Amino acid sequence: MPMRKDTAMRKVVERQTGVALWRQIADRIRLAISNGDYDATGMVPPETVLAGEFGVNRHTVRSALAALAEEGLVRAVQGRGTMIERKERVSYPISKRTRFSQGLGHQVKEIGTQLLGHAELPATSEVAKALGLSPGDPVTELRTVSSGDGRPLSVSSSYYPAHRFPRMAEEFERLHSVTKAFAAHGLDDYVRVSTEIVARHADAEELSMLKLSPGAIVLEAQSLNADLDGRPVEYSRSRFAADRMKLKIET
Amino acid sequence: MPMRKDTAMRKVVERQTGVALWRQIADRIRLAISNGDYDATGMVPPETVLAGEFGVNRHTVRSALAALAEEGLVRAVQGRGTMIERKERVSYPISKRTRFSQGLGHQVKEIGTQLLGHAELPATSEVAKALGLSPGDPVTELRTVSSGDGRPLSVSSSYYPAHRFPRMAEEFERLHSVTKAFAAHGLDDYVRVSTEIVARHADAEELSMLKLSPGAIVLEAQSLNADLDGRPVEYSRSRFAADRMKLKIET
DNA sequence: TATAGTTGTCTAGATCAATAGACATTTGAG
DNA sequence: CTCAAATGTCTATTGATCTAGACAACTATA
Repeated sequence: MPMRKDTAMRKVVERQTGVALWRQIADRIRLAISNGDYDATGMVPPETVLAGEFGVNRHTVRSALAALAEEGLVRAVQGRGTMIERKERVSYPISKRTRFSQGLGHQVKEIGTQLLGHAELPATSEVAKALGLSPGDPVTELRTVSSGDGRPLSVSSSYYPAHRFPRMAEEFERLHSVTKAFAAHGLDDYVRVSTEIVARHADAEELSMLKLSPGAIVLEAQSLNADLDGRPVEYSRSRFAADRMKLKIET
Repeated sequence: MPMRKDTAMRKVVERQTGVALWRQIADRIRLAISNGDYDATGMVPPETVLAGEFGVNRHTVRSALAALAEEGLVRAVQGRGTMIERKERVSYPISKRTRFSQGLGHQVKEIGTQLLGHAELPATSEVAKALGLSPGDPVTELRTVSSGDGRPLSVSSSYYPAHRFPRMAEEFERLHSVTKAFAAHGLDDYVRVSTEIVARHADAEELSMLKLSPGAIVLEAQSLNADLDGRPVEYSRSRFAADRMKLKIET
């Protein structure tokens, strides 16, 4: 029983949409890798096969694979084929007691959180609304980048009421932990109240901080933490490199 | 005090990345609209101004605006300018008791859930693992599209253990509600156990079902619901059009 | 050690994306 | 009514992307 291999198996890419074919194909192959479609061999199919599946020239497939090699996802070896170097997404848990480093601990060896900068500034209307302050009230902003195994995973801007937590920046710099910096101000426990998640294309700053290429996606989580009396203590906007992370919600 | 308007204000777009400039610009303007940056006038800045900000030719900006007009986001009027027609994202709540239509009720006037098809099939390893079955055990699959105010918001594939809920497809078709279809099988209550969220580029099927253009983003939520004894009753993969939705997590 | 199968490199041409400039058409304000 | 400001349309040109084909270089295996 012969099987139609041409049109029936063809993976569709669309033309004239502002996204180059090689980039569409790179996105599809990246997805296939992360889905485990090529786990049997640990290799991407040969360029000629991919070109046939997508209905494009082999050179177009080569451009796509070159982009994935640039990302460190695959490595081409002349004569052998193109091997998969990396496939997993790191899972980031979101629950009542989300603490960044805890949840990731067993998934990546090296976790680094780097403080990019801090400032004391008047709350914007967005931040004031979230923290239950009046616009213009002073808040401390911490800007951080977190990475796992050397790759940046997220950039965050976090805001704290400056009146209640006057030494937030110094304590964080000293202790390298938000939880410990809260403890230094006499706050021993806090819980996550709500999280809103949107996905969008990365802007220029995110592209550079997360080492992404244009067209890449970020998952933005806007989260609010409060003390056990329900008073907001932290509002943060974290942006995750979507191709490296998933968010796991635990209820 | 003069202010440098050229380089200081320039919004960066990157070239030769496989994403056409007009599409990068369309994405940035869409984001600015949803952020409310243009709320003061209700209009997008003039084409010549945008061209200056992005450092591109006016025709390139026109291509971007044409794409946004195609999406129904803006409408250009000769002689006046380009008006914003629509800006909001619909918020989709995720909590212990997420029910699709309830949470959206006050945000969109018309909610429609359309059954695309159903089938009884052997569980794949992914579905079996989630539902606590053995691979190959029979499951009922329901494939649906949901829309709000005429625009598609999500496509879902949901899986139910066929032994326990033998008439799932018929009951859903009759009652137009998963909750009621469960009730018809004697299950009165169920809760969400976990949700995993990833963001990625839409594949060809999603582009067509959600009426998106290539390069668009979907938020995929893989969720598991269980009865009050903790036995899994539903596993579903919902894919949301990311530019129309946000997910709100309530703990 | 051949040989099939794979990636690497080069050339040439066709199609799409972006720039540049000129001018028409419509709207709203003075 | 006139004019400035905005979008609409057209032509021409350049640079990026995609196709096509040929062949080189390398790897594993029979």
